[in-house]
Amino acid sequence: MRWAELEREACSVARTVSVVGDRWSLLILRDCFLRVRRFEEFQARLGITRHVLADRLRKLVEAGVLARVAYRQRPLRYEYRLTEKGLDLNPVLLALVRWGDAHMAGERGPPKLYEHRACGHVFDPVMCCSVCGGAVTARNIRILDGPGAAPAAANDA
Amino acid sequence: MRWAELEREACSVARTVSVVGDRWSLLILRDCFLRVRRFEEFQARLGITRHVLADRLRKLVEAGVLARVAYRQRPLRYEYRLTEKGLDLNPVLLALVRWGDAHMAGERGPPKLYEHRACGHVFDPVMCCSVCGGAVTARNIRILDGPGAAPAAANDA
DNA sequence: CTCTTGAGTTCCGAAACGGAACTTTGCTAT
DNA sequence: ATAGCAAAGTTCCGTTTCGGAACTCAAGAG
Repeated sequence: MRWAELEREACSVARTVSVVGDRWSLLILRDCFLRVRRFEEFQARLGITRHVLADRLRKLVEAGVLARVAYRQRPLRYEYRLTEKGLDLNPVLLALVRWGDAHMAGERGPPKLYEHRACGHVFDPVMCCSVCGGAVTARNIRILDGPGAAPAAANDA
Repeated sequence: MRWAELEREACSVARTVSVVGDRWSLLILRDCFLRVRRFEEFQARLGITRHVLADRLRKLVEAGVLARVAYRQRPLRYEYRLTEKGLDLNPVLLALVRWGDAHMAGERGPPKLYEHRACGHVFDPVMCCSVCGGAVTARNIRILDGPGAAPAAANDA
């Protein structure tokens, strides 16, 4: 299976992975949420090759996750900003952070803390049920076929 | 930067990405949560080459996300099961699903639905604050340096 | 004794990646 | 005026990884 085929699958994980499913895209997005916007700054912070950076930025723009906006005419220069669609990836990044903090942190503790402006406290991001607000874990979920399920079933989720 | 250097960064996203930051690992994990356990079944469902599948399973086992357990002696056969550490990746997968459902779903709707056993309802997974329980979005978070932050600061998150 | 199952390994050509140099446009300091 | 610099890429090349298909190994089944 090739990259391009992924987004055609009847699986939301596969479709999302077709956009952000490589290490560089995820790290670029991490930096976007830290307000990094410019080519040179991504390149310096990430240690990614310019070639690959240009490619990933182009793909993220095509996917509608980032927008390429001119921040200066003459000489014409562009920067990359999260769109609403991109901002919506925040839970994905938070989930990655949470797992890294819990399972891969050094002895010194988590490198970043997150404060919830609404309540003013440093918090852990927790997955909750939109209906009852209770915590959701792997063991208290049941997975059902939805309306967009594959006809005969095969690849899914 | 090479793969191996990622996990040494003072960034929980980078460390997590060093484990699950490629498309196949994420799709394998998706299937794990759907109770797929065997080599042949992964291979058939994913369309991944056997070569790469063997490599990814090995790496996920090394990372402690999956466990390789014999399910039959003579002939000796192994299957792959999520460990506690692996089950803890559930929020990552849910966040990916949620974004795919919201931004990449076909017109027929989401391919899968998730029922919260605790309340019995089909729900959307929402990121919440562990302190106040309120919803967390990109715009109501403030990011602070934590105890494990890089000394002089450079790559972070 | 041949067939089938299951979990891999091997081999090869194609694609993606890492590293470094080069390009382009206009500003800035000499 | 002119040499240097900044920013955002592009080009080139050698290495690594990937996709596809065939092969291996062990044991039970017909």
